Amino acid sequence: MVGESGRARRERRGERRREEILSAAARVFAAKGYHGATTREIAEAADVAEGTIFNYFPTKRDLLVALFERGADRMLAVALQYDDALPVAEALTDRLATVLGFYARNRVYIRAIAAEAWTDPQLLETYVLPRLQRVAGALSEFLRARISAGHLRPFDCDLGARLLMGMVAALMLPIVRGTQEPPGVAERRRLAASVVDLFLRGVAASAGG
Amino acid sequence: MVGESGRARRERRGERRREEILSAAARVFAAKGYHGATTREIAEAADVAEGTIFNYFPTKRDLLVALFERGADRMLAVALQYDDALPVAEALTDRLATVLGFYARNRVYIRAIAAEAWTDPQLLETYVLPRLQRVAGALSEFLRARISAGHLRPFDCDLGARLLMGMVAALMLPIVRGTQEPPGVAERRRLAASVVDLFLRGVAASAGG
Amino acid sequence: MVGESGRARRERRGERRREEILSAAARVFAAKGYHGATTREIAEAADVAEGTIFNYFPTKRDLLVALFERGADRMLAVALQYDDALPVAEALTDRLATVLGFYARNRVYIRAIAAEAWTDPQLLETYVLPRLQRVAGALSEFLRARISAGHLRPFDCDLGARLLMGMVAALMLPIVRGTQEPPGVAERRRLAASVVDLFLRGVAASAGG
Amino acid sequence: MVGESGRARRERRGERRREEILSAAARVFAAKGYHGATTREIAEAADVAEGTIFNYFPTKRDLLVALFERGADRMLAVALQYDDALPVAEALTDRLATVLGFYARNRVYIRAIAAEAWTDPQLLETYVLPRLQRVAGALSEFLRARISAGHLRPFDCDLGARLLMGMVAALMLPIVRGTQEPPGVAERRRLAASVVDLFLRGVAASAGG
DNA sequence: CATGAATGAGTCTTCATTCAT
DNA sequence: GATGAATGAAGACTCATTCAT
Repeated sequence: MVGESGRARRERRGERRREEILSAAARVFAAKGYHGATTREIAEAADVAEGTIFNYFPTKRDLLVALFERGADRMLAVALQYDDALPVAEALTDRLATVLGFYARNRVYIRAIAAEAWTDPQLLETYVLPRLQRVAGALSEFLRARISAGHLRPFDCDLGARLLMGMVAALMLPIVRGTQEPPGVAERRRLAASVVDLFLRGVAASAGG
Repeated sequence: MVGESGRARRERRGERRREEILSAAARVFAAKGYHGATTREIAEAADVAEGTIFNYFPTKRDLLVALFERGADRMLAVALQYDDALPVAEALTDRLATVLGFYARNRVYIRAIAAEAWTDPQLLETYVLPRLQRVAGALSEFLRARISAGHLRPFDCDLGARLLMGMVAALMLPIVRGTQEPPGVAERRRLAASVVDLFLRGVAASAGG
Repeated sequence: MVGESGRARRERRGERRREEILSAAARVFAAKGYHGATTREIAEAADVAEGTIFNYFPTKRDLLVALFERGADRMLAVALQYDDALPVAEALTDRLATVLGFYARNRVYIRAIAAEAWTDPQLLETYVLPRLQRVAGALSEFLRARISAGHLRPFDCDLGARLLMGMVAALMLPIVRGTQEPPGVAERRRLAASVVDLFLRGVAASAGG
Repeated sequence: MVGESGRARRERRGERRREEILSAAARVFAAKGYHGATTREIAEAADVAEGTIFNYFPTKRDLLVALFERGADRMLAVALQYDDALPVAEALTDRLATVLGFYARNRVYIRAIAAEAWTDPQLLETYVLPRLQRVAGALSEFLRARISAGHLRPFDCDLGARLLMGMVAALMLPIVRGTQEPPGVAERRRLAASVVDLFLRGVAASAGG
């Protein structure tokens, strides 16, 4: 029964080490930006020697890439599924509240990678744009289905999806940026509901605008 | 009696040179990010010697700061004035179309500074946040006034302003980022109108959700 | 059980490396002056990479400061103790010969730092003046005691101390500067004796002027 | 009678300009050292444009050389002539007091060039050493003559001359360095007399030491 | 001759990456 | 695998010097 011991245990320890380093990198990147962060600082934050980082990630940039990889698909899992059984308002509110929760929990990661995604076309095209398009596509699809079902009036669904995503982003910006405390679950639901309400009813006075 | 002899001419040339360098910096920052850009590249882009840059800007960072300063107040001029004489829809559409135009024309500058505004708290707090707050405040004020006038139903105007700004940002993001061509004036007006329409009427079917 | 495993050995090597760099710096400073010396030259003289210097000294100036620190207290140890049991002439000769020896052995260091001490008020005030004052004070004290004991006629001891130090400096200047070979131990003793003889007896003919 | 006007006046004006620049350079070198001084600072201190300096001195270093040249021979004029008609004590005191006066008046120049003379072998060998040797030689000669005349007991005159010069240097160091106020004429005479007194009589108690 | 903007070689310093232990 | 000292390429910035005006 020496069984898993040797190799497996070592592998798990290695995996844990890798995670520690990556999460240390996220914290340091979030605080100082990718360029402002030094591998020495990351090593200190991860409580390992500087050289150890390079046993797990060939270059500093690979830390960034790994953060993108890790984050990208987590987001998809959260942002794609709409519940077709629920009324529009609730289905949307549900999804938005969940997305807000994702942002809130991962705000450090997101802060860490956002500036680089902006600057680095390679990262943008490989990791960010495809995901955003899938998220937008799913949302657009949902809206289209609800129009067909008569739950929504006809409108440009692609544009609508983009605008909804913009609204969510606007809400999360200060939280991700760190200038505002992350909202609790109830607050998130309330925010999501407000957005959905506005999106559905508009703000015009009863009889038009 | 040569007219504006020496001094004045030289000063104007200096001013022009300063502008050339600054605009070269904007282009290089936009392309490679602040950290990715070297002073040598900027000098090449401006077609001057590396040292010349430092005759006009004490440090590389001052190039960035100058870009922020130049951009910040231009934006305010554009985003603050709402026409109280027009109907809500038109007043908003007007403003939004103008803002979209500003983004489109200044997309290179904005691309250049955005990543650093995200990363650098000093720049964020000095240049970006105050302006965003004033823009949001003016919009919020406008909405509040229109509620009082009975043109809009009562709702949380601060939130509404934020969401509107988020929608505009969502529209401009790909253009500023350079992944999409800037829209012409007609297209901008159409986009603005769509946003305003959605904002005012909502997307719900008939008169409910 | 390899004894003083890893850590200790590495620390000692680091200490040695530090010394190598510092002594290389002293040689280059002595040859070209602080400003004339480049970190590249120092690195070459120490046979390390340029960056290695900065693992041991945060800035080039810290090399200079370290040289001052190292030299300053060594000098005090040598210049302060007078033997009260000996006759004046011998006590003084002893001390002077020892000081000459110190200068001769440390001439490279002294040459390295002298110009900067002259130029840099911070270094002068922190390292040089306090030590010179202590040396002068001790010498002055010694003279005063010997006057009380009747071994010397009454005179201004502070002035006398200063003049004695000037004489010693005058002797060592060409040696420190490198335009003259350093004297051996016998020669140093002879020089010291000559200075003391002149200082005690004067040069006037017979018993007057 | 347009006489001297043209060329001569211009030449005199040029000469004056040259002097202004040189004296500005001396002040700035004295304050910051040769390397610490920039041509821009010198230009400001001389109230001319930076380029103007180079109309008078081909390189920055030539400013330094000019300072050496100007100073060197002035010193010789002062330090060489001994009055053979006076008693030893008075002849020496006279000379020393005059030299002290020279140091005091020219302390800024001397401070400016001292560090560089120390560092730069070329300057040292061309300007400083030859002059020092001539000064020492003259002093030595004077002493030798007075020994022959029976005014002084026989001793090593070269050594004696060097020691005397060391004593004078020791007195002037703090004044040249700027840490002590320059002495007035009376004080200088008193100091010179003290030095000479000590040099002639020594400090031993009446009957030996 | 005076001016001062332009020049670019030369410096110190940083930091990702390597590798001997 | 872990360590951290060594490496050296690369970058921001300085400043003596030039030269068009």
